Amino acid sequence: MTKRSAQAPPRDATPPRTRIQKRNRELILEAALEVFSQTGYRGATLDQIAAEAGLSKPNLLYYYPSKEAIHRELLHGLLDTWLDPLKALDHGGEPLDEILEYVRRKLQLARDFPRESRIFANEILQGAPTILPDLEGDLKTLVDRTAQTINHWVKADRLAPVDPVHLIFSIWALTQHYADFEVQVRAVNGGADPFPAAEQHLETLFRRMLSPA
Amino acid sequence: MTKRSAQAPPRDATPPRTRIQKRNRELILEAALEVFSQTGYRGATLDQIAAEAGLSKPNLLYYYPSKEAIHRELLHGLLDTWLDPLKALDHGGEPLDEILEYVRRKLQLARDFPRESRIFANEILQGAPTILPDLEGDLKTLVDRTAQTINHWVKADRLAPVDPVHLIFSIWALTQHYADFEVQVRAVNGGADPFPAAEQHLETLFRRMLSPA
DNA sequence: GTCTATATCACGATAGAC
DNA sequence: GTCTATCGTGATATAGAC
Repeated sequence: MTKRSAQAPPRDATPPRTRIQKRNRELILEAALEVFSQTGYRGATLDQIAAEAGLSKPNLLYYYPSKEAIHRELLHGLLDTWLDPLKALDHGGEPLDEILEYVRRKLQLARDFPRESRIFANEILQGAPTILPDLEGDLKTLVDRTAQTINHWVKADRLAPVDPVHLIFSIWALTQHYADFEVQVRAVNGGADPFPAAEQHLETLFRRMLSPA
Repeated sequence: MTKRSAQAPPRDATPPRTRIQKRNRELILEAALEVFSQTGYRGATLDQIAAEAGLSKPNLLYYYPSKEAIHRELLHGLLDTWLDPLKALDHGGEPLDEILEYVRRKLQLARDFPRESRIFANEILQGAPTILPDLEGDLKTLVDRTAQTINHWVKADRLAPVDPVHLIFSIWALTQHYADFEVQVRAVNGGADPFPAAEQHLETLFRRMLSPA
């Protein structure tokens, strides 16, 4: 494979029909999540995924037509979960509370689903060959909508002046850092669990940054 | 290759003797930087690196004994450059200015050397198989020292109370995000250059967060 | 020092029996 | 649906001529 983006027929697997199919597809996706998140798309092998899923390699390829198909379905399934917290932001709520709650949810995701976070990080790092259209589409739409809300809050003096899009970038960066760079965080932290202090730290940070004058 | 960490003799290349050797080694490292940063360690091939360096593949392997040796030397060479801004922090300076200057330098690195940032991100994401010792050693030492200074600043009321280590994490996360997740940033940003606004945004953020009461 | 040619092997994917 | 066996490709690394 020279370029993942320049390929002929990106055909997904057919939808599951029986319960066994459903179960095995789930087993495969769970195994793929584990393996892809550790070594990235290129580093992962079908052998590893098959072993992790408790299936033989050909059997795995009976359920999904190719390695790329597994990866694609995994990413798209994850995208929703990943964007949910932003969708849950209540545009009619109390501004600072809404944002702090969003930060809290994102940090929880980083703590509870680090593998998901790392798969995304890997995908973006390589230039998002699979989900770039989703980033330019759904994600951009969602961010633009949220940015409008934040701008309204600022204009109504309910939030300190801030660039709304870069505020969202900041929330992503600060929370996902604890999942994606966990090894570094723990190395510097002496191996201790960083999340309790991180939660406190981020709440302080955003409070000071965003409390209206 | 199943595990990069479980290998027998990690022997580096011999030091360069002639000017030609020096020049070719530099060519190779520059090419490796380009290729590794795009597709990660596993995704990169010696063919690509050789082509990028303008050398034949066997010739490339005359200068470095293996793909891993190239990667290792590249990472270690980068580590210094990457930590310099933190070392440059003046413990006797004006606290807020010093930190803002550090943020500015890190953001400049993200803008001017995104390939270096992405190679690090890739390495950490995969569990830092090559540079974990450096993280637990030099990096931790440097962070601990800086944290002490920040704590002194806080105790002298020259800086708002803050968890010093998580402050450093925050600076890393917020600046490197613009290099490592550039594709996502640009997708959401409509393709525009995010750096001018980012610089303004981060200065505001850290000013509000850290200005003493 | 640099090249052509090639050994060797791992990986993705397929064939075909059951 | 699941397995064993295997094909074809592409990648790292080496041999050996020049």
